[in-house]
Amino acid sequence: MLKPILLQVLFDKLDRLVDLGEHDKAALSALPQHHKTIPTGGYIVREGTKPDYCAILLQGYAIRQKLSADGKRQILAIQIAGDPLDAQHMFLDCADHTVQALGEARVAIIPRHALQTVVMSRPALTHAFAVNGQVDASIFREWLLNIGRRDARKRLAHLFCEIAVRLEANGQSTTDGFYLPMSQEELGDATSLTSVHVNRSLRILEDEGFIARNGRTIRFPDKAATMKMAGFDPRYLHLGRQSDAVIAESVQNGESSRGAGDRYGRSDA
Amino acid sequence: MLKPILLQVLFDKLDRLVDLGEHDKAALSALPQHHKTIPTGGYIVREGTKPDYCAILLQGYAIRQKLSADGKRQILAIQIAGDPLDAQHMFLDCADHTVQALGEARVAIIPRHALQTVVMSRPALTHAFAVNGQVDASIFREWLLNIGRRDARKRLAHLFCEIAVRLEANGQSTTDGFYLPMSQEELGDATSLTSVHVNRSLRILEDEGFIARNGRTIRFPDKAATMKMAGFDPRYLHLGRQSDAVIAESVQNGESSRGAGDRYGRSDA
DNA sequence: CGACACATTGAACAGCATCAACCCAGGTGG
DNA sequence: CCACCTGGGTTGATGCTGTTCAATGTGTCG
Repeated sequence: MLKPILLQVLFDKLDRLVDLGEHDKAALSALPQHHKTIPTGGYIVREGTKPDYCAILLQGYAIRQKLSADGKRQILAIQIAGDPLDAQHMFLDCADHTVQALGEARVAIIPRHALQTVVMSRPALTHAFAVNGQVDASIFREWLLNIGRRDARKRLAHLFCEIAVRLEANGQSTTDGFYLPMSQEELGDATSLTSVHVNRSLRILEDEGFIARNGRTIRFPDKAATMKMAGFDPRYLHLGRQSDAVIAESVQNGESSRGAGDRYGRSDA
Repeated sequence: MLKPILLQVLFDKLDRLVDLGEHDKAALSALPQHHKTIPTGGYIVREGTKPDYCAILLQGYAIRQKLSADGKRQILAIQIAGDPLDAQHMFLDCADHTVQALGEARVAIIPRHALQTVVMSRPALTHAFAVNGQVDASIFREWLLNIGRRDARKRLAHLFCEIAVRLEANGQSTTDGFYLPMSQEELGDATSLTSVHVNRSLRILEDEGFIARNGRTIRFPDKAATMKMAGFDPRYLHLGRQSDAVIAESVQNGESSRGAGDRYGRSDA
């Protein structure tokens, strides 16, 4: 299998985050790689192992997940085309969660050590992967808020908003809705709900006009309204380019605050 | 204020994760820094801002938190001495969550740009901060599982286990229990429960002999039993030293799996 | 002492889970 | 070509876990 420029979708994503030079892209493209199709449900990373390769999602979707001791599944994140699926293994010795294809997916497989060498030897790439990792962490944080503090209806709506916005940001345009190959049970595992309650909540969202469904394709009749209802604020996705060298401007001075009113700052609007 | 070797607690932590040389520590120590005491509840990072400094927690505790649109708070993480509190701002332009002192805390304040320059110019430091960031992300993932899939009793027990183990790992020994300056409402915000239910669940844990309380000091009469009950498996903390250059050994081959039985791998025991 | 923050307890309630049908579309095999 | 099977989606009835509201207890501090 030759090496097509099919990491393009990764470049698109990284380029959006930082200013990547042609040499950096060339260095990535020059890495040994092969592309592979993973069937629905196929494993890409298994918890407890240390893969010697890194996978980049080229097409389709993948999920991160963990199981509790009594076998209940929690989906931790949904990855879309362009997302590195196990960049974390450049830094961690053991996978702490599992990654599986959602629907049929296409991935690029790159030897971990080779990728690590290139990424760590090129400042722009080091930076790009660091930013990517921090954005992932920010998404985990928002999911904690979503699952911990929003009701079923808002949780689902928020999830849909996130995916729609991330797809758009990557230029995987979704003017007329987007296809999301998740069963209602999987939606439940992503939102900590049962499939039964997902079903009912989806119906309510639909009846209220916040979403429209056609099979597993989701559309927003009024996207702004849905975002508002779900408390979705895209800031946590850090979509813009993250400036590298920044001039300091704010000043730290000893704030101290407690008491009822302003105990903590505001979050999403 | 002179520059004491008081980043020692940070070195202890990073040293545990990667092999840090004396020059690396010296470079960090040489950074301009000042130390500061933050009162209970004082802000260290505010959501929506871009601080020009990075704070390292030297003593005490801090929490990360977000608020939902309707004002409900979710605590995202608990930070202990040695933890960088906003290393993420080396890579992100805008704070997506807030960090506050839990009890009185002591922090080292380092200009962000200076820290960034040193960290990015020294491979061992680059690696150390990358590992640290990935471990933080792993903890967020486990919290998603905790909040999403465990009942109140296990959630609280799991939280206590995590803090105990992390304190121990950093040599902040806790042979006889540990002090955790969180109100029951704060415990509720960390576990997505109400303070009332936290109160009742704590009593149950105590009656069952899984924990012992003395004010805000927690002890485990039988730590192994508590860990087992909570489904706590410390792997997600990635406590050991994360090897830098690793020889590849496992081989990726096209696994495909679906169907009822083995749809996904196991998580915590 | 009085104020205040927090812990504790009780009673009523609600959101979501559980259990159990039933339906529907698509694929398979006789 | 149809009978059957299977994996979802849908719906109803019922109940539990955790919430809400509210009152009372308790330790600390000015």
